[in-house]
Amino acid sequence: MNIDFSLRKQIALALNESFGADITPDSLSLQPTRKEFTGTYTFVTFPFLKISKMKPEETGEIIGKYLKTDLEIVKDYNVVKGFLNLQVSDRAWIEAFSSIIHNENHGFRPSNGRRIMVEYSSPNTNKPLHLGHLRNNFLGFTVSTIYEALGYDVVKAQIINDRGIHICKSMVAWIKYGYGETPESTGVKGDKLVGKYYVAFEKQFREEVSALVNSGLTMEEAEKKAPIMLEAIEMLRKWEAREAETYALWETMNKWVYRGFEITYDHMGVTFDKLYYESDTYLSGKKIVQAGLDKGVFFKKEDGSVWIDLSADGLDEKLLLRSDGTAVYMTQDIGTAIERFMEFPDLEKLVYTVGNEQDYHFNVLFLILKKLGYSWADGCHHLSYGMVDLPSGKMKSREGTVVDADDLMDEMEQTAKQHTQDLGKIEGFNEAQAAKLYRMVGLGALKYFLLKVDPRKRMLFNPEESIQFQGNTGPFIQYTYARISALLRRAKETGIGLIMNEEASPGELHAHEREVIYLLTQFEDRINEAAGEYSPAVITQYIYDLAKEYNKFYQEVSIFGEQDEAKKQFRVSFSYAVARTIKSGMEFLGIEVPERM
RNA sequence: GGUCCAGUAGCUCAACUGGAUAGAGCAACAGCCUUCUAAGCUGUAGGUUCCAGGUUCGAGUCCUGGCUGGAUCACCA
Repeated sequence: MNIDFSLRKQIALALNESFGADITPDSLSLQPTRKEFTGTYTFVTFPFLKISKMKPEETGEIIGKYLKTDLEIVKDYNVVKGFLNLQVSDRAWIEAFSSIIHNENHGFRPSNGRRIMVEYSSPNTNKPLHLGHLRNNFLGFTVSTIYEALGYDVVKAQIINDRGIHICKSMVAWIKYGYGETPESTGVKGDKLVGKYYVAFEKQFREEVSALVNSGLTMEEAEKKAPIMLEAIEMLRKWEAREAETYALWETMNKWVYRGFEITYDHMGVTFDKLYYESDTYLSGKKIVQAGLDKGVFFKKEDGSVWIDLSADGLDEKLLLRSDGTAVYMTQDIGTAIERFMEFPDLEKLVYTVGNEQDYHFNVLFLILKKLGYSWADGCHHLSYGMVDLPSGKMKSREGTVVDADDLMDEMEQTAKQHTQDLGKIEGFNEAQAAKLYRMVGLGALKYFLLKVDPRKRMLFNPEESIQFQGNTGPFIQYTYARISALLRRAKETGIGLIMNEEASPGELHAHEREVIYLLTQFEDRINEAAGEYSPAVITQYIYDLAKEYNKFYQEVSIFGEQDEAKKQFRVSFSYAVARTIKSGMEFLGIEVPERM
């Protein structure tokens, strides 16, 4: 039974019968009643005064009376100005709860046979992953699991930026200063080792540039003429010519990086179904240029370069092929998008999880695809997210202010360990169990912290203040789950089942119980909302509200002290439903929940 | 300069897509552990929602114009 829908259906009937309107339930919406008023659902009558031709109070009164008389689930109503507040009967709440508790898959829909692809992570291979990548990965992964919960077949993908000048820089520096170092010989994680040489390159490069500037060159000239940069450019040329030695080194160093990344991804708990490598795809899209020219969508300039004019759409001219015939980033993205839709013809959406610094790029990309006549272009979506800033501003690798992903995850676990030990919470845990808990809590805090903010907004991370464990945090939710788990263990010991009988009648509900059931009935709507907005923050907010409300109940209402067996049974069952929902929601976020903490 | 995004309590964030007196957490202060885990709960204090207009029964939310911060506009990726 869907209370929300039943109410809207009846309201539509009331409007139609009382005022001769022609309104469908779907066009109506209910909102939660503000807590200073009595009721759960509120219907705003202001928009319907034109139809009723009455005062707001009278209109609300008529609808309210209609509902109360004809609908069992409406216990009572009250009207304040244009707001009709509806109270739902406990019987209806219990029925609604019953259908939730008996649905093992509450929140998960069966497969719908539809397919989407979500691309995320997509790192460069010249340096380790950092805090920004964490936000990217957690966002992309979470959006994927949310769509999976809705029944979609989700292809989790990343395109690894394994070629280009950046990796050549690391290669040049490794040759010059590496003395044959390898991850094995140094014990350094592969991505860290390669990153070290990238930094070495930049250092040498800066020194050369400033020397050249001192000798009279402009900055621009100096950056082009610095000897080490010339070496990197030469390296790239050799790579493109597939010169054997260069290619072998490139493969070796990338392999180091991948092994390092694997460890990091594994720690993060994110996975991929499909890996694309830029070295395989960087030439794709060149073919499409001719097609675009034939269609008259693109045009060629005298020097042979190919462009598209988007000024009519409020954008600029955009280059698609250089005069020397080589492709640019945009060309490549056009090509790979087309290839993906060829690979998966039933793909309904293609979601790119990429920072908002590339908003313009994706506007242009999608627009070009549309102009080229691909109807699926409408299914492309840029999941654009804001940067993670430090109190000092942007993270700068050159200034050494980058927050490393591995380090941060380790620190979070250390902090979790500290907190747990301070609180003396691990009685009876063996070492492995304790380690597992620290990891759950530390990572949970980190993931929750990064996901609770609306993706579009930039967010601040203050390493000094470190991530909280109280209040609106991952550990708070985990803690709520652990407490309920303790209750459920006790219930099992005393022989109380977790799932109450259909006919069970706990009698009058506590206000907190009603509120929690209301939230439980909202779960699927919120999942839909999160998917539609590509916003895991909708889920974090929901679970937080649920946990918070449950904790109020926990504080005020005794379960095992309850004499009435039906009530006791209901409360156990009710707690179980909350735990299950918390667990599901956290699962979307990639956060595990502990049975004890 | 053009375009896009953001601006809400001291700090970090919400506000169900235009609804009631803008809510949480952190930090501060005051309470609650002999009773299911105090990583919890309750209370106090904290606001000209950047500014100025407009639209309407109603605006943090929509429109216009400013201000501030960020991004972007390369034959870079």
